[in-house]
Amino acid sequence: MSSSRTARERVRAELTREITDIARRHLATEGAGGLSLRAVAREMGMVSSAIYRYFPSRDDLLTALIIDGYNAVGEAVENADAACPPEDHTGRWLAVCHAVRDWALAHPHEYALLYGSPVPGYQAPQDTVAAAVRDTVVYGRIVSDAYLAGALNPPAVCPPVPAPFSEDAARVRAIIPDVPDDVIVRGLIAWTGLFGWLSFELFGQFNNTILDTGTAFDHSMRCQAAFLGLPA
Amino acid sequence: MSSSRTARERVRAELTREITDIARRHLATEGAGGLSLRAVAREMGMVSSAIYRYFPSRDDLLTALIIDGYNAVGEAVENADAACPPEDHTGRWLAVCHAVRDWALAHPHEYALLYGSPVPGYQAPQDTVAAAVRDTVVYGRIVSDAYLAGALNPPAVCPPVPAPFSEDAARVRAIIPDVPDDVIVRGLIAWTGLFGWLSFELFGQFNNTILDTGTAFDHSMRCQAAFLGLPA
DNA sequence: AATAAAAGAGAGCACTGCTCTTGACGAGCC
DNA sequence: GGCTCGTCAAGAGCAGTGCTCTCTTTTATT
Repeated sequence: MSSSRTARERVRAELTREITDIARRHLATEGAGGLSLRAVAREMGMVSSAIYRYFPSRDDLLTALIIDGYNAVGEAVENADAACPPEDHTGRWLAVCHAVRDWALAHPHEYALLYGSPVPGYQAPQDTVAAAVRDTVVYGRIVSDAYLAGALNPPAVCPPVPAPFSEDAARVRAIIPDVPDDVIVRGLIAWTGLFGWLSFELFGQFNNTILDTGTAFDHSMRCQAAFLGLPA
Repeated sequence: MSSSRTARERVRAELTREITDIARRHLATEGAGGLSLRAVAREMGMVSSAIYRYFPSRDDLLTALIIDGYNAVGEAVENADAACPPEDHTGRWLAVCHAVRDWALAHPHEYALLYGSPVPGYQAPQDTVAAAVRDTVVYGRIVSDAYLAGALNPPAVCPPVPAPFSEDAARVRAIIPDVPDDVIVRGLIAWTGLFGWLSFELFGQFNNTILDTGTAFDHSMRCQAAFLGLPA
């Protein structure tokens, strides 16, 4: 019978989940550096060495948390996008911007784990980059949809795209298909601008200068939309 | 005679400097999390407890490194700005962008310490924020100079600045004086875009998609300049 | 029921930041 | 010149960490 084996595997999956849950809670209060396997084990009523049956190292636990985090923000972004009328490209862009900001404000330490400085000595395995692009394809699809619908009218202020960029642009088209190089550049700028803002806001770089961050963020993202060529 | 006392203080200053130098080297190789007081003491041929005569805690050492780092990037930016003709505002903007990028690429771990996730449990003292704005005033002066010279012709695509932003804008004017609210918004966007790009590049968020980062960065910053209204 | 696989328990290693106490050295005062 | 006092290095020690062993217990399969 394989049901007995399934029973064992079920309790294993259960415990694995419990470990990541506790770890995520510790992460939320202490930050990535303060995440301690022993503390997690203690809270589970386990001895520390037993944790290693489930996660061979601290980095593997972090990897699991990172993948979960990318999926969480990806799901939030997907939901926000899906809640908008598909042809309202500007609304979709603003919705996903606010979705990722809301998630980041609700999970600042997880945001730092995903988008902040890489934890020292930790090399992100390939599994994480697959999850990392989940939100990116949503941004890309919005831009792509708008372009294909003829709804993109960017201001003609940028200098011509330099020739050597075309190779990179071709790779980006795997995520934002069917758009010309100059649109890709604007997409990159909006993308880095979005996360640049969030990192500054969450990491305290505004230094009590921007207090009404909600207003400023919303307006900045509207400007980014205008720069992308999305209609007001 | 106070020269004897000065002698004592001189060797103290010397040792303090040696500690920060070694710590900075460790930081460059191991990252902020791997910075160990004991390792620094070992390399100095000192016993670990002696370090605490000079830095009462690990956080105080980090604070010293952070302040040094902000000053280093501030100085690099100042020099790059000063090397340009004052009326070439676009050239000055591009120069400071490349200066901060060059510094970041040369000191990635220090960059992470300054602009990445805050180290857990570490609260930046007020001394650091004073040093942190050193580069910011340079960006601000470039925008301000260009505006006052009438050289700023931003594309009219942004929606009107929302009224609640005016309070924050007034605070920002302490750094970028004499500019209207909409210019401040564009300055903020360019500023967050610059560091958003650098963080993505240094923290590996581009995931081997953008390989010729130098070309892409330069062009992005030219687009930011155009969005700011700086002449091509 | 016997056997093989999986999981928990415990001790231990090398490391960390940090504190406390002890002993030595040197500068200032009488 | 001798004495005192503040500064400094050294050492031991505490509580904590990640991680690796070995040993025992539990569970599932044959």
